[in-house]
Amino acid sequence: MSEDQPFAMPAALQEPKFSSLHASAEAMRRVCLPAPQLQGNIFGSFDESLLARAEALAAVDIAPHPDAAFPAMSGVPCAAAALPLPAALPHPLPHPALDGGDLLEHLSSPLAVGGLPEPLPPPLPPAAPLALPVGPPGGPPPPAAPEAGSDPRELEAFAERFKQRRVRLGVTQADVGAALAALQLPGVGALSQSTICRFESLTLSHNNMAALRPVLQAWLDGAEAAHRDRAAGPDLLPGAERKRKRTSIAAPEKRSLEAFFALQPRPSAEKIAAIAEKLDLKKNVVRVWFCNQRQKQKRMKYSAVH
DNA sequence: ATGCATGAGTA
DNA sequence: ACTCATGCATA
Repeated sequence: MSEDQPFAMPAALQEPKFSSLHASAEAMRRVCLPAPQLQGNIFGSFDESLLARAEALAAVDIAPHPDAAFPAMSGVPCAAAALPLPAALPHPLPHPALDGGDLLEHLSSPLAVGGLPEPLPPPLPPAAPLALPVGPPGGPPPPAAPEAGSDPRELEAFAERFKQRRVRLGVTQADVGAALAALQLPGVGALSQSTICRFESLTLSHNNMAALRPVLQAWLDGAEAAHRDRAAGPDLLPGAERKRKRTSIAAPEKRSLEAFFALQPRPSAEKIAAIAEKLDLKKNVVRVWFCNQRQKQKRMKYSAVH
């Protein structure tokens, strides 16, 4: 009820400079996206098959295996889970009717039998999900981006330097976020600890990193100057407003979702609804989960070759 | 440090 | 309804 945000538009990122960047990125993605999905279900039992398989997968996972001596990636909560190897087909399928049914059987079989010690069979290279600058024969494609704000290398280096110096100043991530508002840069309000943390750990999109860099650079500059001058310190008062609740998805359900995601990163609304019912989750929860998964795949870290 | 969520902008 | 930037709540 009392959810008022002092910064409705906290974006220096929304300025024309970045807007064009966003536009370019989205345009490219659109071009690269061949088709949302294929609707080649011949019998109509596609959904049920998929759902059943994923459920089976999840069930197997929680079922006690007498021979299960390899917990494998059970100790990896999400780092590995965030990289489910999307285009990992066991073998090439010459059929244009690539349906989830088939894919699923191929994929879920090895997994579902899952007691098998190796959930990660082939040394799959980190293939780009979607983004090939190469154009069709006969038509030279336009240059991807005229000016990248800064290349990944530079951003990565800065992020590390930033963290190092921030710590040296004895300032927390939350402090930095709050201090940003004091800078009074045009369109730049405060940021949360989360965002500062993600910047430092490169768990943001490239564009996001590039947009935040000058802002954080500015803060660092001022902070170090202030440190030299021993100027008066700012003030931070811990708020006392906490309410929102976070729904947590249970492990089995999460495994099912991950299984679905590996097959269909962008399920239709109907499919989402079906999944939600099968897993006994709210449709919106499922939808948001898929959105967040997609975002994770687009982060700088791990998303590309180093 | 990260999971689930919101909201603006866009298609 | 999606993407993208961002945040509250929490492990």
